[in-house]
Amino acid sequence: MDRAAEATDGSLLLDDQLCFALYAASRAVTARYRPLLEELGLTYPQYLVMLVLWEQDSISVRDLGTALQLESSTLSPLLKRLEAGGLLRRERRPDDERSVAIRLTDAGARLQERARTVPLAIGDAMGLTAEQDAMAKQLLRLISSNVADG
Amino acid sequence: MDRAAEATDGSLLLDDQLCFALYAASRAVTARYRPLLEELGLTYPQYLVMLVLWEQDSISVRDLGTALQLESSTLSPLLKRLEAGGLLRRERRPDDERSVAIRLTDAGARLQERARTVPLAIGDAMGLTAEQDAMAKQLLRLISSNVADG
DNA sequence: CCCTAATTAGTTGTGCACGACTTAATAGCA
DNA sequence: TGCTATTAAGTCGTGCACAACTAATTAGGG
Repeated sequence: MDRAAEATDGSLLLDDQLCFALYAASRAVTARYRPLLEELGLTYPQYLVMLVLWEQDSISVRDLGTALQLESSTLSPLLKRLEAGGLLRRERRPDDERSVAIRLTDAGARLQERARTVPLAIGDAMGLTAEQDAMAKQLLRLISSNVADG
Repeated sequence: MDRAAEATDGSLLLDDQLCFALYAASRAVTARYRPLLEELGLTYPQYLVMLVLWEQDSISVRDLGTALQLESSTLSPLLKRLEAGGLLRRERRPDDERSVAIRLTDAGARLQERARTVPLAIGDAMGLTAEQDAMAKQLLRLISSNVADG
C-alpha cells in the first residue's frame, strides 16, 4: 500500500490525519480572533456566549449549553466571569428554581455594536470564497453530526 | 440584505459562523477519540505527540512545537506527563545544551501497535467519503495557512 | 400525597493552551 | 576575546473543557 492510498486509511502519519487539520485550524482561527476580542474584553468562548445572547436574550444555562455544545461545568465559571465584567446577570427562574436565566445588561447589549466588525475581519482573514466557506461549513457540520451519534 | 446573503457576510448569528462549526467539530472529534485513547492511557494532544514521535524519534521540543503548532509552555508539562508514564525520555543534547531531545522508550515504541486501529475507527466515525475527507483537509489547511499570515 | 427518579446548576480535579516572563546556553560581531 | 542579542526550554497565571460528583428542585407514578 503506497503513501497516497494510506491517507484515507489507517495511516499514523500526522499530516494524513483530518483530525489534526481540524484541531490546528480551530486553534489558528481562535488565535486570529484573540486580539480583536481582547479589544472587547472577551475571550473566544465568551464571544460565542455573547453571540447566542444577542440572538436570544434570557436563556437558561441548559439551552446555552445545547447551543454551544458545552457542559454546565464549563459555562458556569465562564458566565460568572462575564457577570463580573458587567455584561450579563444570572437570576433563578421564579417558576422553576432549578433553572437560571441569563440576561444581558445594557453594557452587554451595547457591546453588540462594537462586535459587528469582527466576523467580517475574520472572514477576510480566512480568505475563502463564498463557495469554499459554504462547503467548509457543510463538511464540518456533517463531521459533527456523524461523530456525535453513530 | 436577506438572511442567505448575510451568511458569508457580517452576520452575528452563531449558526452562520464558520468559526463555530470549526470549534464544535474539533471538540466533537476529540470527544470521539477520548474513550479509544483512554485505553492507551493517552489524551488527545498526547496522542498527537506520539504520532510525531512514531514518525520521527529523537526530536527537539522546538521541532515538536513546530509540527504541532504548540508552544513550549504547552508541551513541557505534557511531555513531563508522558515521561512520568514511561513512554518517553527527555535528555539535553550534548552538542547544544539549550535543546532537549525527546526519545521514545521501548514502551512508547510498542504503543504504536495498539494505536494502529485508532485512525480507522475515527475515520469510520467521521463517515466521510474519500473525496469529502480530501476536500475537508484541503479547506482546513487553506484556512490555517491564510489565517496564520495575511 | 408521598417518595423516588429525573433535571438543573454548580463544584472539584485534571489537563490543555497561551501570554508573559525566567534561566541557561549559544551565536555572532566589534 | 568579550559582550550583546538570540534561541531553547521551562515556570507561572488565567481561562477553557470535561468527567465525576453534589445540592437543590421538580416531576410523576403508586
